[in-house]
Amino acid sequence: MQWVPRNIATDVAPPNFPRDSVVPMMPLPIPFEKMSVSSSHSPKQNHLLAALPVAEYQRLAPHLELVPMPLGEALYESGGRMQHVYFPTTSIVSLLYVMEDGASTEIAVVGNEGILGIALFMGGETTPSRGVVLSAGYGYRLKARLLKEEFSRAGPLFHLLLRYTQALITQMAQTAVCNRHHSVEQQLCRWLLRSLDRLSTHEMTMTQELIATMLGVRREGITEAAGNLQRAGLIRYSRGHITVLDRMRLENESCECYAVVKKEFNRLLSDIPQGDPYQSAGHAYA
Amino acid sequence: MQWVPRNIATDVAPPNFPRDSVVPMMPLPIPFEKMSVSSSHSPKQNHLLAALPVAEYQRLAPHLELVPMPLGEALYESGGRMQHVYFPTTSIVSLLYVMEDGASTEIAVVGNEGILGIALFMGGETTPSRGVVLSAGYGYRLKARLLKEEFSRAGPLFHLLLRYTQALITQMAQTAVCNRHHSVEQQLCRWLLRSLDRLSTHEMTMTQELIATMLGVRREGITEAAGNLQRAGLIRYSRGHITVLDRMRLENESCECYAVVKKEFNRLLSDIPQGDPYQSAGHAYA
DNA sequence: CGGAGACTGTGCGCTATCGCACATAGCCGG
DNA sequence: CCGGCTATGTGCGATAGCGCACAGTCTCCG
Repeated sequence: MQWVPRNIATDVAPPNFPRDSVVPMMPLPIPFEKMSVSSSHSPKQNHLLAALPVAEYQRLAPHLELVPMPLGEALYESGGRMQHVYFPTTSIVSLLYVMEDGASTEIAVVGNEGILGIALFMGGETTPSRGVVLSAGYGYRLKARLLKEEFSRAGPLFHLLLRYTQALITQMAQTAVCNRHHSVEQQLCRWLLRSLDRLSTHEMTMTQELIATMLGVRREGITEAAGNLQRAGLIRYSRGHITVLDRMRLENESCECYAVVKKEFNRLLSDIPQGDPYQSAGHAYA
Repeated sequence: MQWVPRNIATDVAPPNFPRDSVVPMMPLPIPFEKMSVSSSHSPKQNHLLAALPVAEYQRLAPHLELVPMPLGEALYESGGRMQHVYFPTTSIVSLLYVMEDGASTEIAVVGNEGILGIALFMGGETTPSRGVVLSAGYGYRLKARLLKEEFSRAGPLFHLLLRYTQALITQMAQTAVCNRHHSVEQQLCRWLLRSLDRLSTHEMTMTQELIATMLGVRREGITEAAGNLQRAGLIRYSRGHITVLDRMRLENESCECYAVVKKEFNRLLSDIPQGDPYQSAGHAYA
């Protein structure tokens, strides 16, 4: 059974991929209305926006539109033209490739450290992947035209976006490596850590089925791997809620891929003022 | 046994990766002196350079330096600072990621359709991968400073490079997908086709050992897959020489990944004058 | 508060790939 | 033309992950 996103974004141009008609819709596991809403929002919760100098930020700020991003929403479809770029703040978005036969693989993940819609400023306009909300939350969006304008000024945002893109490339490359060489359990660790880095809590709301889709493996494979981690006391989970208990050991169990990508993100985006887009590692929770 | 590049490029900054000391050197299967040398060279054999308008081309041309690229040469090391970017003309270069334990995976491939050294203009300066010559030939190099200058003019080269980068991203993403879901034989087909597209002949010089390293699988796995293809009459091979006999059937045996990437390259780089960076598909050789 | 559906657990045979060991065969240099 | 090395072929047990089937169990909605 494929896990497939809702497509409620009016933002999305009509997808011209036949595979879309093949896959069934899935109801939202968590209704949007029940999402926890933090009292205040600010574009600065996104690290790219926060890293902008005052002038640039103020130029963009009036046009940033706060949007809720419910679990499963497709921000864009494979080959679909985007009208906006998205800067997640409390949400996490997965770049998912879905094959002709319905099998899928996550290519990369974007949270509050990044931006969705690189293709707009890279010049291709579209990409052959889907952007699906993996963890419900909020983000800000900006009209494509405005982003391109700001990008073409070749100012701070320009440089920031290029560097971010390079970091994203590293993430994708490492995904390829990881898919080739590492066990499901190692990959699960990497995946959990990567998600954790983009959340403010140690708990996340995602079913094993969902994780399996993202990693492109069987659901049962996740059940087994997650079971091992739980028995070992690294995580606790129950019906779609995963709590990381011992981050340090999780990092030890993970393959090198996590650390490589993390290091590269830090290197490339270290000029981001409020610091590291990632929590410092090695902190264990009892 | 790992296949590992020679590192004769004076271009490469001292690598700081311990793994480098672990892996043994391999003698060049084909001595550089014996490489077939086509009578004339021109930077325009590289599609990116050829796509430049006259003004830009003439600005760069005096600084383009023809360099031989022998099999196994490392144009850059993981984390190493590059002094040049490379525009392959008759060579093919592999972006290879080598893990701590020595296992490796090819992330992407660059031939006469592209450029090596994206990190220079993306702003990161380095990347955690190696650039290794996969198929001996020639290319032109350009000093990093000059490329950056031209890039910062935000002219045609700028746009071309960004689009090319997006195409490269697609290639990497598809590599991740392919590594997850497709059989060694399918991947071999994809790999052969991709190499073929970057050569002017139907024959290539690469051992099964080499291919195995690139795909990140066992050498025996390639032996078996290649044996199947040979028995089926799709290819012929012997001691490091592979001839593609029936391209069309090879495309049929390949997974969708090849076509997806090819299509995306065409879409993104179709403004390249001398046409398609790829041969038209579906042509069978008896 | 009870049923439906979503989520998780488990078992079993199957296949692709791995890791290793060793046999053969083509090529090259002396 | 004869070693020696490189490239390729092959066999075999081990294993990770797949596909399928089905059994619990928790939650939420009516």
